[in-house]
Amino acid sequence: MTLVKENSTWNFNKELSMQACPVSFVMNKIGGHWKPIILYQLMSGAKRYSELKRAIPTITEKMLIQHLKQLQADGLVIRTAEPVVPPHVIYQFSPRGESLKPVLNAIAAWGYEQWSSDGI
Amino acid sequence: MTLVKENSTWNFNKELSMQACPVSFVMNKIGGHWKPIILYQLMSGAKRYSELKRAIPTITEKMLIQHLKQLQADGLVIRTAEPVVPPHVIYQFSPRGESLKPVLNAIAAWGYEQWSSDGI
DNA sequence: ATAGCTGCTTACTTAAGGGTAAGTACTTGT
DNA sequence: ACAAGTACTTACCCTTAAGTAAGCAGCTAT
Repeated sequence: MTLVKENSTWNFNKELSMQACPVSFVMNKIGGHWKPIILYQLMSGAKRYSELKRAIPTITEKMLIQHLKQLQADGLVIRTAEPVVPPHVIYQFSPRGESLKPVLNAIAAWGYEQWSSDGI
Repeated sequence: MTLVKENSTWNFNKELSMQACPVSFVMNKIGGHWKPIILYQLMSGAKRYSELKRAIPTITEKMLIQHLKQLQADGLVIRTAEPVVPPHVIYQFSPRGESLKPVLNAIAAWGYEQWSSDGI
């Protein structure tokens, strides 16, 4: 995983923000370019790695696996691997991830509204 | 403002995502490192530039003004300047920004919940 | 007259995130 | 023997976001 300089100003600010602003805290878990897209896909149910890849054609394998791992580390998704060949791995929301669904739906609903009311 | 290469892969993907995923669309408006923090401050009412600066001690003026401008451009905040010396400029939610409040509250609520249930 | 307040702007540097492309392990189908 | 499928991993580079530091305009209080 990308290594991060422990004492960079940026890291310091990030920590501070996460402690001071609950919205920042959440953005750190579900924000960024790819996480919303992955989470959105998982909202319709468990998916295997290759399904996600196909569902999000523009994502690279590196990004997909990197963010899945992060979501796992944050306790939002669960990875289940069946020891068969070829491998069969599924990703799905954990209970904590499930509790995010209403939030994601609220976000998406606002997005749809704005989107239709002013074009892209 | 920062100029952006029109045809970069990243830009292309970003456009695609915003069209395909409503959550991404919203993240592009309110995500990133500083926007959530600024929006959170504005939720408690109109603030002048210097108040925001003091309320968010670790933000640089460059970041503050840059994101305020972006939020303005996205129609989420309104800037009002009184032509006095020293200048007096206030920033507040537009009606569209107001409509975001429930969403931000939902996000914050989830954040608080998670935060208390597993430490930072 | 000089420092201070306010709300910015600019030029430059660094750090983080993302993209490209290749490789790995292990088995089934041909 | 070799291609194909699955789920990754790795090394390297480029783009974008953020940080640093300085300056400006215009008035006011010392």
